[in-house]
Amino acid sequence: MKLMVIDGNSILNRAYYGIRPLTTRDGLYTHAVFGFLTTLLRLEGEEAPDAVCVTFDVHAPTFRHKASEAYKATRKPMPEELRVQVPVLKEVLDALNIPRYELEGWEADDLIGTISRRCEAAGWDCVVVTGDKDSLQLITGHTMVKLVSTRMGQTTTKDMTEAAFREQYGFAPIHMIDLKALMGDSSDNIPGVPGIGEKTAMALIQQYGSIDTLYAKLPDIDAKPAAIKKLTEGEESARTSYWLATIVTDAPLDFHPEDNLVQKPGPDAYPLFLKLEFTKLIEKFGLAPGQTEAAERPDVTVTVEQVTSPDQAERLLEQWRAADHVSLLALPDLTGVMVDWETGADAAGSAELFFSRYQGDWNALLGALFSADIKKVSHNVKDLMRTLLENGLPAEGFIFDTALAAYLLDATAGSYDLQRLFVSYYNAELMKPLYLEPDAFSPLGDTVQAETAFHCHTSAVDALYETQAPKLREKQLWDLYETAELPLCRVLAEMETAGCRVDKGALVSFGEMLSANIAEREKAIYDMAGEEFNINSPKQLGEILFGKLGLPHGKKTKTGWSTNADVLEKLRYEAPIVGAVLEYRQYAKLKSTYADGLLKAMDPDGRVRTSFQMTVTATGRLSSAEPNLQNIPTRTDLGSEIRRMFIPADGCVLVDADYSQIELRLLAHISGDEAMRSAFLSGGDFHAQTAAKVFRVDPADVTHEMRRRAKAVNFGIVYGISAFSLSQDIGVTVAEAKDYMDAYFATFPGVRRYMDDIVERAKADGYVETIFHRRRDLPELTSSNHNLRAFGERVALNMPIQGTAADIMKLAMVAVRDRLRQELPEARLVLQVHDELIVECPEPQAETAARLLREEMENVVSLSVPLTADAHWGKNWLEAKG
DNA sequence: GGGCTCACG
DNA sequence: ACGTACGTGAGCCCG
Repeated sequence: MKLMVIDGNSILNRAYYGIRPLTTRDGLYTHAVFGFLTTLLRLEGEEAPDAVCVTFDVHAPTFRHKASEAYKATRKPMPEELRVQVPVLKEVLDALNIPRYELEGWEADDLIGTISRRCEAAGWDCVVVTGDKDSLQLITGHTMVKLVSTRMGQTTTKDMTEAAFREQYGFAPIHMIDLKALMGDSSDNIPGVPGIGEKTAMALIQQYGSIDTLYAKLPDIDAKPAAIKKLTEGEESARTSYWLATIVTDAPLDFHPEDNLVQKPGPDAYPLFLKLEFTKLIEKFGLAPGQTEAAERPDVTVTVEQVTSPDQAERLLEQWRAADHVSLLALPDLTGVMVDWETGADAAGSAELFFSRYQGDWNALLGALFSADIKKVSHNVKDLMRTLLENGLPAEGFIFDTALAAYLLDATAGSYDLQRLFVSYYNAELMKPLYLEPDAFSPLGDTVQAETAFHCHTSAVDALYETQAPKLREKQLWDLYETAELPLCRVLAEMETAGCRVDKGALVSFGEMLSANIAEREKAIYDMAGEEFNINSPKQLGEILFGKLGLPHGKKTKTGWSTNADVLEKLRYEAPIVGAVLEYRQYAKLKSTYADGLLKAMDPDGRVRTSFQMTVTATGRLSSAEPNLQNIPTRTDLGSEIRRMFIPADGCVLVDADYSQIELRLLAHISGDEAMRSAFLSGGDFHAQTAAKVFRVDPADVTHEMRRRAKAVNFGIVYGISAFSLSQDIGVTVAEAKDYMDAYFATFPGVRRYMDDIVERAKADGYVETIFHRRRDLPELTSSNHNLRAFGERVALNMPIQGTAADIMKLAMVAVRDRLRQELPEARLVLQVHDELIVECPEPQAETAARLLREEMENVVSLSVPLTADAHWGKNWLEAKG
């Protein structure tokens, strides 16, 4: 039999420093616990122990503290973000039915020592898991130590058996104590012998075995006179250190190996993992819903009426029209819908509609259900609307989206699936509905489908609606919700459905041209390298450039030397291979991501349809995926050729309108800086004006380089710049960059004031918000980790600006869409790229559409500086950029 | 699946 | 002492 005992504090600590911080939507730090569990899984896999337990230190003085003055002054306190995770880990272990041990007055080491000896006494083997080398003294023929270390974010373990220890140290494990008695341990404040370091101590123990033998033979030992002197003077310290370093193996712990046999996780594990957002671990730990006791679950038992006849449907439709609202979920292919509603005080119902069972006109039923006269609450409304529109159905009457509401209430939660929202809002697991009338379902395929699809019951949607609506009002988010987010669902659904036409032939031949260039560069690179290798592998490329060819390397990454464009650009003239690699990369990127990528994403009708994600970004922006149409190249001539492949339908043009410097205008508005405001009020080239002021020259004398640098400072300010990063960006010294920033703040003192104020306010409030009250929580600001805190401060500066721009664009989109419908019904929005909107319309309407876009975009909000938009049109996206 | 690189605003 | 700009998504490599 084999027992694995884990040093809880040690492994948690290692996980904490090894993993990027991570919080749940409630701001609870969880990454150390996550790392601990990952390690646990791996070790269980490696060792397959029969029993597992975990020990913890107790926050109380131990017998060592009481006996030694020096020992009292040990260890710095745990960082706050780690400390809060200790109780979380304990809760998780309890839920997983993994026993844990702690004992006041004893350190985890002593408990581990005791446990290992009890195991041996019972004839068991013991595996000690820790990062602490102290434990090596416990190694015997039956006790092995797995030393865990975290280097560069990688957790590795080393199996220290008796043989492995002897090989590495050259003496028996128990003499680890003697070694520490001599060399001490600064992390534990074990003094050792002053002046004796690791090398001397090792040599002495290897030769004499123990400090007893060593001191018995003093002064006639084989060592330098100075060392002998130190040893003589330090004997008392050595003896004390020996005692401090000795792990107790008979602590008064109630422990029996057989009590720790591996058990199945308890019923609390699944909901707890959901709450902690450890979804990736749920399967690995073999957790599943339904392990919760029935009594503990919230009541989601409903009476389900299955709708089969048109008469029945008509009766229900009447009830739904009369209801305040219905809550609804639909299968992605619209073959089934579940509807929940309340008609009066008590009367409520739930109905499942299935295409396969409905004996009337299914499309007519859906048409009635999705008309404006039935007020609907749902989850991910935009996606449902897209499906409806694609099927030629109405998509009206949606009054609430629980996913969108959850996003507005916490934009950094990461995921908004119904199941998890339910857990985090109600701290209770959402069960699949219990059917009171089981006979209503015959065991057909669609019943199984229903159970899966409606696993998250519509009652959860309704519950969330009731909870979220008041919260939105409380946080002043209702207005944004009602005027921007919810109406935007329809706008985006229409845009996604419309898609954007792509010139297939042009894309194919562009791809062929790229292929030829790639092959050419590839051959040249192999020639210059003197061998073939995978140019796409940064590792192999680094080995060639910095190893074989001996080029000077720049910054390093976690895995090796960086080979990114910044680094290579500096080496361009060191060796011709570098330029070839840079060109290869450019062509390869265009080919794989854009030429091939867009062709793959093309629908049979020659259009690409992206999915605009509404609940992804922390700032309120949209994102675009599958394919991403918000990162189509524009910065290089070759790349922007891709934009030439985005074309309008026959007889149409693309009209492109973009906000001019919206973020800087918002900085001027929000900070109220007079100089910046007047620069925008006067019109003209803002970056050039900034350059004139910062470099104190006449506006006429601003050079191209001065303007470039001023522009970089302008952007940097919006991101919460540091002098170092600015210097990197514009290629000047840090001192020069600092001068620029000082001059900038002298020019725009209000901006400096804003930066100070917003950080201070964010620290007081724990969040920042846009002028429309979109909010981002900032738990990072209270971190004891300097880098994390600095990150929080930069976010505090940036989010109100980027977020307000996003709010404005969303409002503009709703306004543009409504006016287009009224005035230019043949025109339609097709793309949004953060500060840019693209409309497809019949050619003769181009000018009207451009004017409409500008008017709506510029007038959607009134600021203390003008908000301007430029609009152009053409026969492809590149031309339309003007 | 995470890391690197690179495309966009 | 330490690391170094905000927000995204996709393709590729590698363990």
